[in-house]
Amino acid sequence: MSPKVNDNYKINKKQEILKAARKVFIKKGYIQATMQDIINEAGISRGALYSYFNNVEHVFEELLKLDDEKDITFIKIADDYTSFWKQLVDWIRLQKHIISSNNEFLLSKIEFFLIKHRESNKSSSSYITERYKNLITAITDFIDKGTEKKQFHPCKSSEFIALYMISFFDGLTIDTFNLNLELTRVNEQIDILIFTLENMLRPIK
Amino acid sequence: MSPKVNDNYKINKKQEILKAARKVFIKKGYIQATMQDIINEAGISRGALYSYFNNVEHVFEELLKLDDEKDITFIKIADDYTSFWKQLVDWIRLQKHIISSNNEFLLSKIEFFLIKHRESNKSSSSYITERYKNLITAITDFIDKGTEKKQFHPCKSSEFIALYMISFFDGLTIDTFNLNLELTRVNEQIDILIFTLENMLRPIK
DNA sequence: ACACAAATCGACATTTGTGTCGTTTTTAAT
DNA sequence: ATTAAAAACGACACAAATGTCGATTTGTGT
Repeated sequence: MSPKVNDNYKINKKQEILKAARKVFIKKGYIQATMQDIINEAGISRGALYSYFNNVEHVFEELLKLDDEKDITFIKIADDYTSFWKQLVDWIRLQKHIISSNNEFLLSKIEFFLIKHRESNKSSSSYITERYKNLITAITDFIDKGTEKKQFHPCKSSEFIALYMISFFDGLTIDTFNLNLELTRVNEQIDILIFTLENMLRPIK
Repeated sequence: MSPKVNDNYKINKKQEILKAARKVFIKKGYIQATMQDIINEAGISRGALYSYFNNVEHVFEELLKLDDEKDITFIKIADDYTSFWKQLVDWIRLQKHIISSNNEFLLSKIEFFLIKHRESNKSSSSYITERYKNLITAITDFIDKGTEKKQFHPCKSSEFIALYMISFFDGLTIDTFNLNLELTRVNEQIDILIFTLENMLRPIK
């Protein structure tokens, strides 16, 4: 007559399920993935899964949260660097790596945003919008700080440069996927992005 | 005892159905759209619809073909212009208009490509890939011709500049949709694209 | 006006996935 | 060992959409 399992049991189980779910999303994408798939992949019963998550959307959002935490971690590391330009280039190369390696989950995210946005009938600031805004703010702040420290001399507004970067990355992600671009093409396009950023930010060398 | 309707009857009817289908895709997106939706929107019966199209995918592909014909129009206009730079800028501004206007249909295309690509298990040159290649070729050829006529002095390969442009547009399309960007933001980002292209192509003035 | 094939209709059987819920198993405290 | 709640199980009823097919309507040549 007492709680049955120890405290972390459910937490661990949840992580296991999420791990399996991620595999499913990578394999089938967000739209095609079903609860049944997750049940099979995780090797649990229908009832068990539903006691942790209400539906596919719920599962996916939990995975999103995990990834968001990683992003926040990156931003914290940011303060350590001395050269802003070098740091920016490093970050871009990191994105390149994400795009050209395990990018199939990124695609699921795009699917998810597409669907969710249409559902939330043009309504105001949704979860998705908030996520975007956070990223925009992070990049904008970074550029502003670099400018303040006289390391950048931008000829365009920092916010628009941030938006421009994000657009480019989103597009590159989709096109890389659709075209099955070899790594070299991604590399070259990233080089072009860096070239254009150098023209806009005019960093000290 | 002879064919019942005149020759254009079926052609017209097909157009009507496609018109209704387009509305459905704009409203619900490719993934959420069903044959039932098209039946309702077109005000016809299940049997009638199926006598023209086998499934949603089929309907969508027919719509794509219509749009492709419009794209070809752009390429033909090309020869008339004298200033290559001006022509390029004009074309870009046209894309801006497409992105920021009520063209939710573009989003359906992105959904469609996402799904289709995953289905065609990394297989070789699909219809989608062909479409992309055509666009890349068109832009690349244009830049090369401009370079040949000494109107451009590019510092990056024309092919990569083309890929870069396409990535940017695809990303801007998605982000504009997801963020409900006001027109001004799109304008500013397009300006940045033009700025960066000027740096890369170095056109005569 | 008749005949007949083409065009349209819509009921139906199927498929696929959902979320629920009564049953069974597991676990830890007594 | 016993017990009782927590956790896992999986059968089931339901929903939504699909593609088919026999029945019905429509329109044109004779």
